Amino acid sequence: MARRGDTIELAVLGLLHEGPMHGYELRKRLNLMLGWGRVLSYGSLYPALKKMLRANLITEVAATATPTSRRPRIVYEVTEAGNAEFQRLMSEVGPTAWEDDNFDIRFAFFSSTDMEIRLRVLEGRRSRLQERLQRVQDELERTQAEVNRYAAELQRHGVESVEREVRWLSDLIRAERGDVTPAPSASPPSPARVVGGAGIPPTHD
Amino acid sequence: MARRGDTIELAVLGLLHEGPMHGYELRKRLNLMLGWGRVLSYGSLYPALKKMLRANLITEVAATATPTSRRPRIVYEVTEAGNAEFQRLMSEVGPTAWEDDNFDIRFAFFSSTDMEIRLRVLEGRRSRLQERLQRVQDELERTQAEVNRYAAELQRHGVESVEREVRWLSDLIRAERGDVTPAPSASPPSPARVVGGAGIPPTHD
DNA sequence: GTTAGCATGTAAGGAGTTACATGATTTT
DNA sequence: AAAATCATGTAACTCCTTACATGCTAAC
Repeated sequence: MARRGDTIELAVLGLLHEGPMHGYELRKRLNLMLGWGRVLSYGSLYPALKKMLRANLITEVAATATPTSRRPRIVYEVTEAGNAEFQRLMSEVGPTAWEDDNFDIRFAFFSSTDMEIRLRVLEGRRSRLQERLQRVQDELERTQAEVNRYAAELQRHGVESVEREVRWLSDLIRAERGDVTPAPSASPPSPARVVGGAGIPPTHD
Repeated sequence: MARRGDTIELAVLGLLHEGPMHGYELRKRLNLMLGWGRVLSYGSLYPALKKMLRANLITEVAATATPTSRRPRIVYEVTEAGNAEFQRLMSEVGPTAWEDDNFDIRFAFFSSTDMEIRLRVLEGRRSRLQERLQRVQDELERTQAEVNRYAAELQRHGVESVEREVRWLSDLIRAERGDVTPAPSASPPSPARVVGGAGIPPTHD
């Protein structure tokens, strides 16, 4: 089962899945990817890499020798076992998949999964958020008595944000469902809808 | 200095500031207040309360005896020292005040602080978010090469969310300056902005 | 030549979760 | 009578951050 701490592991496997990399770069990419919350420190990345080495999920490879410099940097690569583990973790649908942090990571690597899984994760995430919303709104109705202005404003803003998130997920789900058949002709962006990258055709990379 | 773990302490002091309460209820209110992220467990709340008791920030008081039931529940109350500490923590402007978690707590208890502090915290928070935005966008321009669709969509959504947050803060700051009660984005088209000669000199952003 | 950033690590410790343990009270 | 939920706690454990330690390389 995917415990909480497997987040780094999944992230590392996912990034290395796109090509070999050394620790320092790994950390930068990770922080860019999840940089909205806490920042990953070396103190957790390097030990995690060591652990993954021991578990045989990744291996060290010779650093690409740039003509001029041969600085000691350790480049990592996923093993076959590592790829299998990555697939396994990505295929896990269940609570752990749609918790805040885990969801982001999974989403970022969606290209490496089946649409079926994607849909299940997106829908799970949406349900989770809707539950929260419901719970908070129930609670507010019962307890609304003595909340101060600022606390109330914080609540309001929170609810609004989550509702936004739900809409985002709904758009993505619709996009996944609608793009089942690959359209050969580049579809001209028909609606003026803001969905941004709405399309997201299922690219198998 | 306010270390990370003072978050619970501040929250407890803030809630008790509004009236005595027992642990169980404290936890519920806290989770409702910050319930968007992690949920506070008894395993951290009760030890925190004990610690605060020892530090003399709170005291036990006799449970309000509901006619029918006299269930053993321990009601806490802030001491004078506790209130002093609360004021001290709330007045602390600085990085710790505008980190994600700390900001929310502080904001929720804004009613208990001066407008000057409020403005400083709001502006600090906004700067922080803008820095992040800048950093990410710089990074994206340099590294934009090989990001996959989903990772890109996640980025886009993240940026949009933070931009929203910045607008929210700007509205709040404007409201504080104009001495308007905070009801920013949700408010119907307000007739005219109150353009008072606000006492606070417009701190340049 | 010196500052800034690249690059890798370790040790100690903090903060909070999980799981365990217990029992009273209200609701169905 | 059972189930839910109120109510309080403790112990072990996990994950991660902070701070320390080291040295290379690019740019100014």
